[in-house]
Amino acid sequence: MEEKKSINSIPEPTRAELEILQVLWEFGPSTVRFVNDELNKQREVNYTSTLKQMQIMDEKGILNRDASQMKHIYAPVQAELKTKGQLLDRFVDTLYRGSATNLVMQLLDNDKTTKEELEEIKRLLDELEK
Amino acid sequence: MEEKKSINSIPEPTRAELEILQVLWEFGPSTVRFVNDELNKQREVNYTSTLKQMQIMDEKGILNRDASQMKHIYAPVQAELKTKGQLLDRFVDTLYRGSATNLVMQLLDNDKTTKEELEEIKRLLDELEK
DNA sequence: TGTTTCGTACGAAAGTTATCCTACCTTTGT
DNA sequence: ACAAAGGTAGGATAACTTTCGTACGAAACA
Repeated sequence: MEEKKSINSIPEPTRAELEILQVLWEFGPSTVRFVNDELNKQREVNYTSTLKQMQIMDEKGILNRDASQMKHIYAPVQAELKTKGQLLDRFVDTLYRGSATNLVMQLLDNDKTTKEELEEIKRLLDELEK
Repeated sequence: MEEKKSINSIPEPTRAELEILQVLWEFGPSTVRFVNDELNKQREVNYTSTLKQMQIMDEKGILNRDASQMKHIYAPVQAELKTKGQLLDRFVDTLYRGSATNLVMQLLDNDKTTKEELEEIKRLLDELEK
């Protein structure tokens, strides 16, 4: 018997794990080689480092591995939106006492948020009203 | 000579460090005893654990220590808004490709965001228009 | 004055994260 | 058939995080 996944929910991905997930979400199920090549467009990582990471993520239940071929194919267990939603929840909880409003207020103060983005956000909210 | 703070910016607080910062932001400069008592309202932590954490945070330059009295008084080096702003920036960058709009869209989808909050957010944006 | 209480300092230890070396197997091409 | 290329497996290791035991000094008080 394999003891791998806690039925309910999988652990929060670490920083390095998130990098790998981003690649898989963007390009779909992939080999270690492919993921590693993508990562190396951003920073230097050894192939076996990426391999090890993805093996661990498989053990944790963050990834699924299809080992039927020689080149194993890895895929995220959870959809992008679900995982990011969980991370966002935790972020809002710990930093903004669970108040999305507080977070948005901070965004408005934020230098990096452009006027165009604010307009876009407002438009989104108007859409939602209907 | 003490080598303590990198001139430019202090390191990102870890999870446990953030808990301590929250207490200091809420109640102002405090003793280890006080912070530890607050933490123990949420979870059990040994006094010396909290002490050690805060000493480390002082070394990292996250906290300032006033050791003029016997009971040292610790205070955050950075204001709450600045630190949280930095964390928010990083969050938006890594999860939403730097787009605040994308983050808000996710918030809208989020079960935990109430209708009342959405209204409040919209009102905020209207205010800002002027 | 001595003992109990409350504080800091120091360092050990366990757990987690991240990286990469080495070994070995499978496929491919000569 | 065999060498080269490319794959996985399985530690080893270093850095960081987190927690706490022990030692010891200062203060309060019986």
